[in-house]
Amino acid sequence: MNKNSSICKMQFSQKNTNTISKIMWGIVLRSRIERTIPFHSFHLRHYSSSHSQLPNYVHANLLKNGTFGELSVTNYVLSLYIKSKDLVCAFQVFDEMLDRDVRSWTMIISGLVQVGSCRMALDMFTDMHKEGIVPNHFTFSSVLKCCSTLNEVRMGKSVHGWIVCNGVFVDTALENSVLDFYVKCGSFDSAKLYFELMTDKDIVSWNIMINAYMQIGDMETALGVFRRLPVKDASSWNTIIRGHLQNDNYGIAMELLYEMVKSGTALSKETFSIAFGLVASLTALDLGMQIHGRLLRSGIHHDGFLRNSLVDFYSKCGEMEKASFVYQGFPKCNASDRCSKNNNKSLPHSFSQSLVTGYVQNGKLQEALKMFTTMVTDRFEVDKFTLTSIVTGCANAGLLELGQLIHAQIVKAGQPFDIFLSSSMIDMYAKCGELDDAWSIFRETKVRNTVLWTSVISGYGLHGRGRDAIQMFNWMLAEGIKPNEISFVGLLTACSHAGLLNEGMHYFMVMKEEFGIKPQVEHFTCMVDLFGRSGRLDGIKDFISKNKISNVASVWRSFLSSCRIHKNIEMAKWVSDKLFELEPPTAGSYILLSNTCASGDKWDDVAQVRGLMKDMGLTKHPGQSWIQLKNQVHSFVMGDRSHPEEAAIYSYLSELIQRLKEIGYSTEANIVMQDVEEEQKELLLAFHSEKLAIAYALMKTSTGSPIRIMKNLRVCTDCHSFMKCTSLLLEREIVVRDLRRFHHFKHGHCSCGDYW
DNA sequence: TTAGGGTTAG
Repeated sequence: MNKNSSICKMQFSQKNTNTISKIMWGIVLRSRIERTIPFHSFHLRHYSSSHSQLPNYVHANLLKNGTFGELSVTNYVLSLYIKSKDLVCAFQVFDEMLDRDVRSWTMIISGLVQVGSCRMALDMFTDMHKEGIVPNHFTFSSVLKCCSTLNEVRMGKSVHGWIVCNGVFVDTALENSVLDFYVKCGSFDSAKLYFELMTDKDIVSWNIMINAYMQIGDMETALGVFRRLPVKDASSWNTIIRGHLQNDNYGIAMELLYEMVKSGTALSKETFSIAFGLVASLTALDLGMQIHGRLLRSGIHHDGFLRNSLVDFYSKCGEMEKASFVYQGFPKCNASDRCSKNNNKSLPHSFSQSLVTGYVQNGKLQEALKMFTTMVTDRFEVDKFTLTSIVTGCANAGLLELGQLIHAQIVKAGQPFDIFLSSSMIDMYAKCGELDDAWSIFRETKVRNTVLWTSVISGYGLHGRGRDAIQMFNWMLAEGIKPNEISFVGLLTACSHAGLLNEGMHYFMVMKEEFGIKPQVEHFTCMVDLFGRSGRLDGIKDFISKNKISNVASVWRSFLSSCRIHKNIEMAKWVSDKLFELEPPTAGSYILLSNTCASGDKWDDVAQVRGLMKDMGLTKHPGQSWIQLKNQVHSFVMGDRSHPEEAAIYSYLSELIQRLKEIGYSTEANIVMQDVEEEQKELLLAFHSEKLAIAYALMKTSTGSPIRIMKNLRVCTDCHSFMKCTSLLLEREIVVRDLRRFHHFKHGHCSCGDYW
C-alpha cells in the first residue's frame, strides 16, 4: 500500500516555485559511457576510495629520470592507474605508448570492465584484434564478463569456441568466467554441463552454481549445494542470503544471516548491503539499527555504497531524519575543489541520490527538489534512479513543466528510457493532464510490462476515458501480459469514473475467476463506488453482504459518498452509523453527512452534525487550488485574501459571476454547510478556491489558451457548474485535477458527464 | 563469484 499516493501531497509556496525555476536552467544527466563522452566525466563517476596520488607520483618520477618509455615500465604505470581506477590517466599513457603488448591491451580492457564500461571494452578488444595482438586467458576473462553484462550471447559463445579451438591456456579463473557467462545469459543447461566437466572446481565455481540455481528459482537445490559446501566464504553466504531475499523468502534470508553471524564468517561490505536490503524490505527498524551499530564497529562504514544502503533502509522505514543524518556523514567537497583541475575526486559519494528517492517516497517533495536542484546547479550527475523518483514527485504534485523539462533533457542527452522511467513518465503526463503525451511515451516503449500497461490504463481512468481503458486492458491481454491487482484497481476505477456498471461487474468477475486474484479492500471499494455512482444504493447493500465486507470502513465511506450524490438522507444516516461503529468519526465523514442533509434542506440535522463536529474538535481540511503560470505556482484557499492581487481577483470574479448568471448559471446555495441567508451563501460560494484560481488564470492568460487547475479536494457541484458556464461564455478549455480525477470543461460540458 | 536506490491504485 502506498501511503503517499494521494494526488495532492504538498502545499505550494513561493519558496518551492523558485526552486523549480532554478531547475529550469539545466539538468546534468548521467550519460552513457561511449567514446564520444569526454573522459573526465567518466573519471568523475568511477573514482573510488582506492585512488591515491601514487600513480601520478611514480609516473612523474619515471618521466623525470628518463626511464619511462620502455614497455615493461609503461605497463607498470598503466597497471597503477588501472588499479586506482584512474582511466583518464590510463588512457593518456596507453595512447602515448609506442609499443603495446597483450598486457597493455588487457589491462585497459579489464580497467574498462571494472568501471562498467563494457561496450567500450569490447570495442577495444576489436581494435586489439585488428592490431594483430593475440589475446590471453586474462583478456578472455574480461571479454566474457562484457558479454554477460551486455547479454551478447552469440559473441560469448564464439569466444568460448575460439578458446577451445585455439588451445588457449585455461586456468580455473577463466573456467569460472565461462561458467558465469552461461549462468548470466540464462543458458542454465550449458552452465550445468560445463560445471560437471570442469576439472578444478574452487569455491568460486560452487558459488556461481549456487547463484545459477537461485536464478532459475530452484531454491531447494541451491540451499542443498550450499549446505554441502565444506568451506563457505562470505560470497557463499552473501549469494544464498541475497537469493532468498530476491525471492521474497525473508524469513529464510534472516535465518541464514543469523547463521552466518554465528558461524564467525566476517561480514563483508556486500553482507551489510544485503542485510540492509533485507531489513528495509521488512521495515524492521530496530533490527536494522542493530546492524548499523555492528557496521560502525566493523570500521567499514565510510563506504559510499553502504551509506546509500543505509539511507535507503532508513527511508523505507519512514525515518527521514535518520536517513538525512547518515547523509550528513558523507564526504563533502568545497567549491574550490570543484573548480580545480584534479577536483571531481570526492564527488560521487558527496550526494546521496538514495536520499532524494527517500524524500519523494515519504512525500517530502520540497526536500527532494531542494537536493535535486543543488545537484543540478553544482553539475553533479543525476542518475536514472533519482530522475525516476523526481518524475514521480512531479506526477504527484502536478509539476508538468518540470516533468517536461526532464523529459526534454533525457531526449537531448540521447539517454534511453528504461521501463521504470517510461512508466513514471506516463504516470506523470497522465496526472498532469497531458494524456496525449502519456500515450506517445507508451507507444514509443517497445518492451512493455504489467506496470507500464497499468500506468496507461489508470491514466485513461483518471480522465474518465473508461472505454479506452478497457480497450487498453484487452490489448494488454492480447500481447500476453498478465494484469496484477493494481491493473484491476485501475480498470475498475476507470469503469467507475465513466459509469460503466456492467463492464465493471464483468471485470470484477474476470479478475477473480480468470486471473485468480483475490479482491482486496481497494477492489471492493471501487465496486461500491461503481454501484453508488450508478444510483444502485440497494445494490451496494447486497454487494456488502454477499462479499462479507461489512467490517471494511472504506467501503462504508464510499457508500456514504454515494448517498450524498443521490441526496438520500435516510440512507446516509444509516450508513454513517455503520461507519462510526468501525472507526471514530472524522471531519470528512461528518462533512459528507452534513452536505447530504444540506442538499435536502434538513438544516436542523446539519446543525446537529456540525455541533457534534465542534464538540469533538474536528475541523474541515481547507480546500486549496493552485495553478502554475510562467514557472510560478499560485495557491488559493477559500476566502484567502493574502494574494498580492486579491482585490483585482475578487472584483473580476464578481463581475464574471454576474455575466455567467445571464447565461443561466445559478449558485447552488444549498450545498453550503451552514444554514445562512441566501445572499451570504452565494458570497461563500464565490470564494471557493478553484473559482479564485480560475479568475486569476483568466486575468493572466491570453484568450483561447487552456487553463489548468489542481485542487486538493473534490470539486463541489456549484464550482462544477461555474466551470461549465465559464468554458461556454469565454470559450476556454478548463482542465481541473481534483482529488480523484480530471474534469475537462469545454463548450459548456464536462468530460465527466456530471458524474463524479 | 557476492552489494544499494527508481515505475502502476485507492
